[in-house]
Amino acid sequence: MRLYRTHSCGELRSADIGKTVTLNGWAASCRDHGGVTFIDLYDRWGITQIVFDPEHSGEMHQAAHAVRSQYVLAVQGEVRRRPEGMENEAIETGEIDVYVTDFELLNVSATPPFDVLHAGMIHAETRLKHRYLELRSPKLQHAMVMRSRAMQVIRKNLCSRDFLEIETPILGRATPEGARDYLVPSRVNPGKFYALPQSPQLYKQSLMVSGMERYFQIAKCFRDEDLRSDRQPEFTQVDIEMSFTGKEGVMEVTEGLLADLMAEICGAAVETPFPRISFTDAMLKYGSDSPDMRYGLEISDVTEVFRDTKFGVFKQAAKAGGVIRCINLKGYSADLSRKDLDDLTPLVKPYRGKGIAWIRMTEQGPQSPIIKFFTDEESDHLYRTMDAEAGDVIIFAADSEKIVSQSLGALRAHLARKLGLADSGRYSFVWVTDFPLFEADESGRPSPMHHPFTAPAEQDADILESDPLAASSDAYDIVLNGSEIGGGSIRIHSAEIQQKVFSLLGIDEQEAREKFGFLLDALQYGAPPHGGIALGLDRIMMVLLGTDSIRDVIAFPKTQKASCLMTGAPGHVPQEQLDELHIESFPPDDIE
RNA sequence: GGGGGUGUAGCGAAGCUGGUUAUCGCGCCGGCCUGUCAAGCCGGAGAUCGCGGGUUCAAUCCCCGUCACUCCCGCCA
Repeated sequence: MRLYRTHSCGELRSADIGKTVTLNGWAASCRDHGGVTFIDLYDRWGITQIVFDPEHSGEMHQAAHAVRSQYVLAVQGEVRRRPEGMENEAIETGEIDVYVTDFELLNVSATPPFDVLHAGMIHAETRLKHRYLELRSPKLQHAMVMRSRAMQVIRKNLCSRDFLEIETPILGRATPEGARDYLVPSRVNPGKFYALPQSPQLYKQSLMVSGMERYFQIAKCFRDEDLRSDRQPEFTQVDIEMSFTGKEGVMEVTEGLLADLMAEICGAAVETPFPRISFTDAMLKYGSDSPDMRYGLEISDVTEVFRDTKFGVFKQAAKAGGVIRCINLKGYSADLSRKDLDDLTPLVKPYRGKGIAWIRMTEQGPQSPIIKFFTDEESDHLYRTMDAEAGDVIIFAADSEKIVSQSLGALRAHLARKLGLADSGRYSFVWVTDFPLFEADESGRPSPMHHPFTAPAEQDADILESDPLAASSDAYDIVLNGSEIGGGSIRIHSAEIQQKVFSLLGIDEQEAREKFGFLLDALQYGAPPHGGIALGLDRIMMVLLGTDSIRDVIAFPKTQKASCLMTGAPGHVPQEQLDELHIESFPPDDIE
């Protein structure tokens, strides 16, 4: 290589006219007019039109004929003002072009499998196989730039508050609770395995015992669970832990960090403190533990209105201990056709909802397939409760509380999308608080809602043993535009209480000793009160970049089957490698 | 583990109540062209219709299975 860049492809303006510059980059489109040839040269910073003129560029012009899309070029030339009327407003450098005087073909390119600059609508399979090319696209380059900036802001913000960035091991120990672990066999310890961390939880608590006081880490975490559009098997958490603080302290730090992030990354001013809602209220009013607060459409419980109704569906639900809830779409009657309403039914099926009912309020009175089953008193009571008037549509679900809640939560989100209620330029944070400490698993036994190190709320310390399922915790989730972007809690710092919680969870003393002995020990050596939070960096970036797929914010994401189409991971390994690790492998085909 | 969607040339799509040369656009290759800007004009190549099996005189199309990608439920302390 002879010609090294003096400028990027994104920075030349009319002020640079007359300068001799050198650009490096990739050829986008090549427009060969036989005489003059135009090539759009781009790099990470932008795109500049370079011109090969037979008179100006001499034999360089011949070489330009051979240039194809994605060839790698270095060009030297003169910055010239474009002829009158030939400016291109679509690009930032559109006032000028570079007249080539020297040229170096740095590399050729095979014909790309897709248009790199417009890689939007290509099947994921093709894009992921050639991820190195897709990453050349403006969309992903932008995502990587923003992600990098976000990480800088996070580091700067937390370091300025005296947090220490401390790395914790990737090779750890399998834990009995939580998600499935990714395991790593130990060569020098035959038959034993490390586990990749689901989060650095136990390390960061240990660091608090160590007196680090304020810790953070931008940590890779691993969970071997099925993927979703917002879930990858390996993902990144902004992991934070603080000593001598309570819920308020952690929330304050988090709010400061997120507000800073919003200001620096998208120039949005976010007000702090963030609003809060209890878990119970969130489930009741929004049918979700991660409510999108950018719009209303609150859910109302009308079970009591129909306690003695003759309408079969409602009657059954109420009788079976379920609930009847509804949403009033105030003034949206005209925006929802009969078909739109009918199309809502399939949306509740995944949650085992049997269907929905609706009432359309019109000037001529209510219209609905179910209204004939209501008494006048029920109708009146309902309309009063729901403040229903002409132009409204009320949508009902009746079933068990869980089904109704999930169904209406999903409908609420769907309708908001359909009616365009969620302002994409708004960043609406909300804390979800007052979680139960435990939830009952299938067999009715307590299982941690958050994780087994979460402290019970102070006022519930005494009911911990008598009525564990009624105890609430000092846990909190942070939600941004309906996306759960983080969660944390105040931790148990007493060995005695930690032991008690383990036993409530059915982890006997011996197992607790074996798996968490170090934690129980550490808690005995002057563990300070402490708590923290983990923020999902990938999800934050999704919201900031307005994308629906977590793959758009990760350089090398996995497919839904957790494989990497570019590298072929996971792959087979030679038998010798397995032998060395004392591993026998039984793929399904070999199982009798 | 379950349910939905997709798979046709390098890419994006059409075709299909089953009919013999599978269509279009982009890209690619060749030619022409001195101001285009995801240039234009002319010509050309390129497809085991994801894979396997079945039904049929005949399958891209119907049936069964399977693989890949994707969305959702379960799962994700």
